[in-house]
Amino acid sequence: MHSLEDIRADVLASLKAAGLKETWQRRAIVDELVGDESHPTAQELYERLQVEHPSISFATVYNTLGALASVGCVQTVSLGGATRFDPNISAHHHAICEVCECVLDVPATRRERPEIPGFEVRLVEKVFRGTCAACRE
Amino acid sequence: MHSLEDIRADVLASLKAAGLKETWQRRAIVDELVGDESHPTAQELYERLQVEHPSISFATVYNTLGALASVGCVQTVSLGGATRFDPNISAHHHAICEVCECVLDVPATRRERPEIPGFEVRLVEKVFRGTCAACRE
DNA sequence: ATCAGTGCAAAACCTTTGCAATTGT
DNA sequence: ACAATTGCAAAGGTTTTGCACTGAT
Repeated sequence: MHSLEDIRADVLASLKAAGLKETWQRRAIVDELVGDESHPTAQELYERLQVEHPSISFATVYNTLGALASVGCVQTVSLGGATRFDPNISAHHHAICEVCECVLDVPATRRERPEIPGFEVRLVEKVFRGTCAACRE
Repeated sequence: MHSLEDIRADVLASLKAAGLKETWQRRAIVDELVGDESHPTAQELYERLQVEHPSISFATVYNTLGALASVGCVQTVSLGGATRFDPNISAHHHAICEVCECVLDVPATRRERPEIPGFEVRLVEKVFRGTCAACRE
């Protein structure tokens, strides 16, 4: 059982463990992202942060998200258009609605290790394209 | 058994069937893409075409690829970075090497219809991220 | 004190569009 | 002739970088 506070603390600890400094900007970014299921882009996150922290620059948001991703605290999601960031790092996949572009998490079920001769698979991503419940009326 | 000429003819016929005109630019683009397994971006295709057809504009390449995709003659592949185009329209997935960024086709095996409550799945895409044979040395 | 991080601004890259001239039908 | 397509050029969006200054350690 991990509360959001636990996750937040874990993320900040991971940053520290990687030799990255803890700044109030990074705390704010982590706070904004942890527990967020909307799969925001860097731009969206930046705009949301502007409300409470108008002095944070886009570059800081962008770079911090990259740092979080490289440390493994967030997943990046490339579905066309801008990269989205996902604080859910459990094994899961994504469904994207072709109407409203919303992104849903899809729990991973069976584990797959398909045979691709010579290719060493590190990660399998699945993208389900279709129409979300709301857009089906 | 489809030869490249057959495929080329099919693609041009599909364009015509969709009410799109057959121009020498489109023929050249189709010729360049059919049978290509390298998953080029619009820019890459444009540069390749420059050699034989220096007067083709990037916009024409870009728009034609979009037209081919909307007619269903090519698949678009979003793996981060620029959109790639794949003339292979059979059901298959992709493996991308995290070292050299090459993209390989992976045949689809079983059919999956995971349950996502309320979500109507049209298409499942899988991306295998890892290291290709050449990059493993 | 040191050195990574920040903010700013600009560059680079990718995608898309408007429009006048051209071309397929 | 008509309408779609082209080439150009520019705009819009996304990602990345350089650099002087700030701030965490």
